[in-house]
Amino acid sequence: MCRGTMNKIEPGIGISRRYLHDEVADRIRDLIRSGEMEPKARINEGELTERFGISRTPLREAIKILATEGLLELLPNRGARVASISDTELEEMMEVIAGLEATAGDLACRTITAAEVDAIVVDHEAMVVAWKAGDEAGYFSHNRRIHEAIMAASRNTVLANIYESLSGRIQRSRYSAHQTTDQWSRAVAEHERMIELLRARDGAALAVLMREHIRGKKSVIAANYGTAEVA
Amino acid sequence: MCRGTMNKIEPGIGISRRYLHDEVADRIRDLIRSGEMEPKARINEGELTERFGISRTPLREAIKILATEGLLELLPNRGARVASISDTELEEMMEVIAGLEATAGDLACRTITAAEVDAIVVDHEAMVVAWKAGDEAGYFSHNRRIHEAIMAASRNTVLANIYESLSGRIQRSRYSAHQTTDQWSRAVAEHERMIELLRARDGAALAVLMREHIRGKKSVIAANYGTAEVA
DNA sequence: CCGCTGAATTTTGAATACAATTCCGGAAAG
DNA sequence: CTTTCCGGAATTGTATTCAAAATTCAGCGG
Repeated sequence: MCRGTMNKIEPGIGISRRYLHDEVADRIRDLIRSGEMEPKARINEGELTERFGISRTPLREAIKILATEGLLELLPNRGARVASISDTELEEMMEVIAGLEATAGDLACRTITAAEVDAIVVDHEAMVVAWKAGDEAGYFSHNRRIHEAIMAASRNTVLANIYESLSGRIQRSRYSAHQTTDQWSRAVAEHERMIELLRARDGAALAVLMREHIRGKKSVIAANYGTAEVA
Repeated sequence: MCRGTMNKIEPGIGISRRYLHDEVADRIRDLIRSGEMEPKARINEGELTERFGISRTPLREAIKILATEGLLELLPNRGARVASISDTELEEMMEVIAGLEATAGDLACRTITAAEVDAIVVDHEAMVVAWKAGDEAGYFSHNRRIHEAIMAASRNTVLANIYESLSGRIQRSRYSAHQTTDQWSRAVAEHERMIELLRARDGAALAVLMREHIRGKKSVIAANYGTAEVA
């Protein structure tokens, strides 16, 4: 059998995987994000244990973890399947994400540095350029970086973790990613106002703006979350 | 109320067949909340399996779930222990909770009914009475009900679940629960303003107020969460 | 007295074994 | 032809076993 337990601490190579179930959970996350396992797909333990070359114990632990994260759902005596997100649940998640980003904006105003604001400005301008060039991937990439920069500037790891977990639950290919010129010009204007408010350190106003900003481009952001994982 | 990972029962089937690991997770949650297992306390698998009369497999699955929720932390090759919350992490959690409540307030303005607002008014008045009578438990109970009512009025289960999970991570007996008269009168005034804004359906303003309201009584709320579990 | 060493014991991580439920296919009845 | 009911196979839930790491503690030397 493939009993060769290999996961010793390998010097120089990334993070030493302490638990088999963590590694398995990561791999299943990738399978879901890459689309190889689609929503509603049943998890077959035998298939995955053979694929990963492990026993059922760590696999089942990984399943429990992913179910707690909301990526899988458990069916009593019938195993688990990839969680599917209903339209209403997606709406709810987007509202929560909007709230988390609003909170991040509010907090970021407390301690963000001028250099960080400048970096956001750079990304914003690059985003505009990408849009004008029709470079959709570049547009989303820079847009994403802006929002991540604000999240990072909040200096709140609890917030960032919840945000990342929620973002990760949004599957890819759920919404098409195109936005109208109206949506785009509004988004750009809002970004510019965000930068102003960051400079002015007006957390309360920024929070309100962020919430509205996310609401204004729900579908676009949903698509962005879905595809950004690959990059 | 012990809420575990809620596995939905298929419609039509009357008997809810629970998972052993869910039951175990609930019991460990209770042990932590009741204070029987204090932060930093190590989890001894042999001890708990004997106590619960089960094998190590479901126990270990429960441990993974609780670790994912943030209630336990895993120590490689050394098992798990009850997670302890540092001061900075508690600060971070309270900011996130403030943001979640702000979001709830914003959303509640969309669909809250007059009857729900009236119920909040009733609780608010009872809360004032309890305070004047020196009934601290009653005060916290009604205060809590008000915030839960707003959360429920948000009609957002994703939001409510995250809120509940975060609240649940705040241990008891971490802060003393007394607040000064100044804090109290301010809280009452804020509650009254909250009711006004709910009636006016002014979500944006309510969000700002909620965030400030929670910030203004961080320690009190932390204590409230900690003790409310018993009731 | 102290700390160090190393073997015995305990405890954890992972694999395997066993038990119970569900799934699936075919035969029989309507 | 459809439905229902059985029985075996497959899959899941739980217990047990095996292996590796950590902990304990007696013996040793400084």
